[in-house]
Amino acid sequence: MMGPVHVVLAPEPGGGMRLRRLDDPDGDAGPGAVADATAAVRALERDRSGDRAAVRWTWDDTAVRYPPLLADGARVERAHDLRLAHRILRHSTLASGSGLATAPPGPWDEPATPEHTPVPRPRAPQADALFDLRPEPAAGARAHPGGAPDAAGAVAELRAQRAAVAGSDDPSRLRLLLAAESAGALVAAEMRHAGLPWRTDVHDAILTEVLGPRPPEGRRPARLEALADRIRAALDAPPTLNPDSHPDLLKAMQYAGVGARSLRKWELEQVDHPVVAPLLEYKNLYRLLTANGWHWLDAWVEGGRFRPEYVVGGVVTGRWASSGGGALQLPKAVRRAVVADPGWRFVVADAAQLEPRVLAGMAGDEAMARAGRGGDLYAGIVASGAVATRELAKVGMLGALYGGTTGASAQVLPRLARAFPRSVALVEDAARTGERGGIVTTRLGRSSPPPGSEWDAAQAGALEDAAGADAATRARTATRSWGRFTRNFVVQGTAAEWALCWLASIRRRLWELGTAGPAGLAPAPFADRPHLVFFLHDEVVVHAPVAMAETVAEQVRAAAEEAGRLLFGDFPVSFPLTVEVVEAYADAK
DNA sequence: GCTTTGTGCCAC
DNA sequence: AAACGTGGCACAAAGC
Repeated sequence: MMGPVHVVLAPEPGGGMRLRRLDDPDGDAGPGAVADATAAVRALERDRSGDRAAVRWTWDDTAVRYPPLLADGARVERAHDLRLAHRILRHSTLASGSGLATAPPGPWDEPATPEHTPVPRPRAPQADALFDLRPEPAAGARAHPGGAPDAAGAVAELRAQRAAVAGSDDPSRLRLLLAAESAGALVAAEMRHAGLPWRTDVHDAILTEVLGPRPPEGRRPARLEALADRIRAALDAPPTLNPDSHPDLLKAMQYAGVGARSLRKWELEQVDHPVVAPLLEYKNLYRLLTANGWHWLDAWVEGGRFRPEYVVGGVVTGRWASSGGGALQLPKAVRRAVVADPGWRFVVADAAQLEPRVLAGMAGDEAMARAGRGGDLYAGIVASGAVATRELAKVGMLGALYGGTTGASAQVLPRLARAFPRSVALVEDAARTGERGGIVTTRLGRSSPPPGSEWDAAQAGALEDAAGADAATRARTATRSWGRFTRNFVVQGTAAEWALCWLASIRRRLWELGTAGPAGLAPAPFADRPHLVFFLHDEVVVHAPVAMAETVAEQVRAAAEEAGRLLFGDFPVSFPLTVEVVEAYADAK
């Protein structure tokens, strides 16, 4: 078997694409500059198809380069995403001494330019006073001129990345992280290409059932209008009262003597007044209408598929974000509309108690790993004798992961600390590091950002001679808040790494299962193959021909075991899944 | 008129 | 008015 060939694919300044083999930096793979990149990619993938990952592509940005290939029905086995890798290496404490990390900011530090972003750009993240994560422009840094890096630039960047990894404190972990991140980018593009099967007629029926028929533009659906009347009646308010206006509604509620100071659900639930029931229901239906109503259907579902844009690494911790359509917040109420194609099924799998298990693995916590062996980690904690009930075990663990300081979660923390000292110490250490303004790093090497300028200012303010009590309070609040962030970062970030490895393994295994006879409704190259259609932090949905569903379920389980081994080697922490084969997403769980 | 901010709820 | 992490999104109000 030949080793893999490494091929850089980059745009030519004058148009078209260039394929350059890395082992032959002065020459070009096959045709060199090509007008039809798909044909060239397809030919090379086919020539080497006997070998797993026989072709290793490198390009600037999977989200830009891959969709056109997929549109032509071409799939690549493996592709290194330079921009995603650069971002990780630039900040990782494992590679902090590298040339890549110490160089002044360059084009690879720029976010993807508008030309790089095929779908509507997400709104700029709002600057939070405390968590200002936007990179601070260094002196001398200037905007990326706009054009994508050419082949020479991509080769140079790849070499810098390889050097940074090779010279790092843990090359194998970083190598795995970059491979997983890059594979995730392929999965994201493929899921968008394939789309999540969506039955517009079922969705419309759900809306009609709970809201009434679709009203003319600008009018309330009948059920909402009726609830608005009941709200007005309960408040003795005039017909002009608009329940969508918070100030008006709050005023009317105050006048009627409702003892709520906000319109939050949890607060309304605590007051006893006839307006509460219709108001809560109004808010419920209003949310469905505005977030996933007919407008959403018109905007996001086409040809029986929902195609969201996933933003790989879009969250600081390494989780994915999404842009448009709210793919990561699909409410349970509309999941009935997610129906598999005729003759196909969904294999829905979700990792049970992923974050505490990941914590056990990171901490080398044998006791916690043992508690997780039976499938339900929280039940295992109860069985260990540490706490009395499953609910306490759950809130206690979540409190440890999030930094909860009140209520039941804080009360059971000492008991958890006694029973699982290694796990608790790991998150406490991460919190202390953050409180000092330090940086924490995940299992595979993704590092947290340093605190922003607002944080520094708060700390400095408390040290000034004239500093008052409120300056001290502000500094303390900022300190603790950043500690909660770094505490959670290590666990959430490592869980995201596990999930990336899981996804990558599922993707490869599904492809290796091959085809299943006649083509279905999915687009090429997935028409006759099981394929991923949805991912949500610790959950995946595979769309598969009926006859293959059980095999797919087995492979998804095997992939979870593989992910555990990749991150934690022989350490005996398990990652059990809930796996179901269903026709509609709503039927899972 | 437009953009930004505040509110509140959805997902994990 | 949350307490306790990460996000996206829609709307009304406020600001320019």
